[in-house]
Amino acid sequence: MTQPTATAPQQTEETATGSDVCAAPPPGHPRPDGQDRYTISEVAAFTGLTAHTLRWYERIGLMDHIDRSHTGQRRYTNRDLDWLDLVGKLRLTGMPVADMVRYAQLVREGDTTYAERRELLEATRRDVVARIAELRDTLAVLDRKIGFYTDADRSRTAEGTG
Amino acid sequence: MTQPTATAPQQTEETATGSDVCAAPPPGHPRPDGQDRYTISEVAAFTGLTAHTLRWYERIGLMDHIDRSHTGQRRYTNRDLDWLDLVGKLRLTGMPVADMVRYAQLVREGDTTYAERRELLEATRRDVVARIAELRDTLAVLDRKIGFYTDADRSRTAEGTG
DNA sequence: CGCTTGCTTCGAGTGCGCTCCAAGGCCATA
DNA sequence: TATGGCCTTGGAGCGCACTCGAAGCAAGCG
Repeated sequence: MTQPTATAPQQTEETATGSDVCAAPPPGHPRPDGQDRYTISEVAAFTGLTAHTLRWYERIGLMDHIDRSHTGQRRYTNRDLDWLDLVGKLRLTGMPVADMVRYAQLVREGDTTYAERRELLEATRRDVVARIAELRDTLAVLDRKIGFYTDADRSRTAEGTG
Repeated sequence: MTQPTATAPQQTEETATGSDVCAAPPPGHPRPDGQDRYTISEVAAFTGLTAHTLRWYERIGLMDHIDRSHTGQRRYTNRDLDWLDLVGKLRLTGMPVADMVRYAQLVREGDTTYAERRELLEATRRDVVARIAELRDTLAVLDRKIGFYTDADRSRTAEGTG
C-alpha cells in the first residue's frame, strides 16, 4: 500500500482546473507541500533550468501564468514543478518547444481538448519509439567499432609483449 | 559465394590508408562499385543531406578532402558514403559536430590514435545508453498520460451513448 | 539610512547546425 | 553560338533554444 502523499484518490490528473500533471507516482522533488510557494531560484535549483529560462517559458506560453507574491515575485507550486518535469521529459525527446506550447494551450482550453492532446502525445510516442530504435542501431555500430579497436589494441599489446 | 567487392578478407576497417568505415556488413547503398565516383548530388540523394551540407562537412574537416574530377568537381567513393553513414548515426545520438570532427582528425592521424578513438566511442556509447534510458522513462510517462486520456475518452463515450 | 540580495521587465546576443546566395566555370545539346 | 544544367567558392543568413544585460524596485539587516 504505497500512498505516500496522496490524501485523495489519484484523480488529480488533467482536471478542469487546467494543469496537466502526472500525479500518479510521487515525484522526487524536495517539496514541503502544504504551502508550496517556491521562489524562482528554488525552482531553478530543483530543475536545473536557469531563472531566465523559467521566465522565458512563461513568456512564450509554455507555462501558465505563475502565482505572484504580494510584491509581484513568482511563487511556483508543486503543480508547476510537475509540469516542468513533463516539459523536461518532452524536451529530451527532441520535441520542439512550439509543440509543447501547443500542448500547454490545449490544457488551458480545458477538458474538451482531450482527443487532440492524446493525438499529440501519441505522435510524440511514435517519435520516441523510433528514436529508441535508431539509438539501438547506433549502439550496435558503436559496439562493433569499439570491438574492432579493442581487438586491435589486444593484438598490438600481444606483439609488444610477446 | 557472396564476395561483392571484398577481394581481401574484411580487414579494410581503420587501415593505415586513413578512412574509418565499417565494411563488415555490406551496406545498402545503391552503389555500382568498381569505379565508385558519385557526384555531390547523387550523394545528397543517397544520404538525404543537401549538397550544401556535404560541402560544409568537408570545409569543417568532418570529411577528408574528397577526390575531384579533372574539372574540379567532387567525386565521392563508397568509403565516403560509409563514413557519412557513421556520421549520420553519430549525429542522431546528439553528438556535437565538433566531437565528430575530432574523431575524423584522429582517423586522419593514422593508427597511432586507436586508444583515443576507442575512448571517444566509449564515451559516446555511454551517452547513448543513458539517452535510451531517458527515452524509455519518457515513454512510460507518455503511456501513462495516453492511458489517462484514453480512459477519459472511453467513459465520456459511455456517458454519451448510454 | 545605506547596503546587499534577489527579484522584475524588455530586448538584444549567442552558439549550433545548417541553409542559402551571388558570381562564375565547364560541358552537352540544339 | 547560345542555352541550360550542374558544379564551384566564400561568406552571409536563419531558426531554435536559450542566455544575458541593463535598469530599477522591494525586502531584510546592521
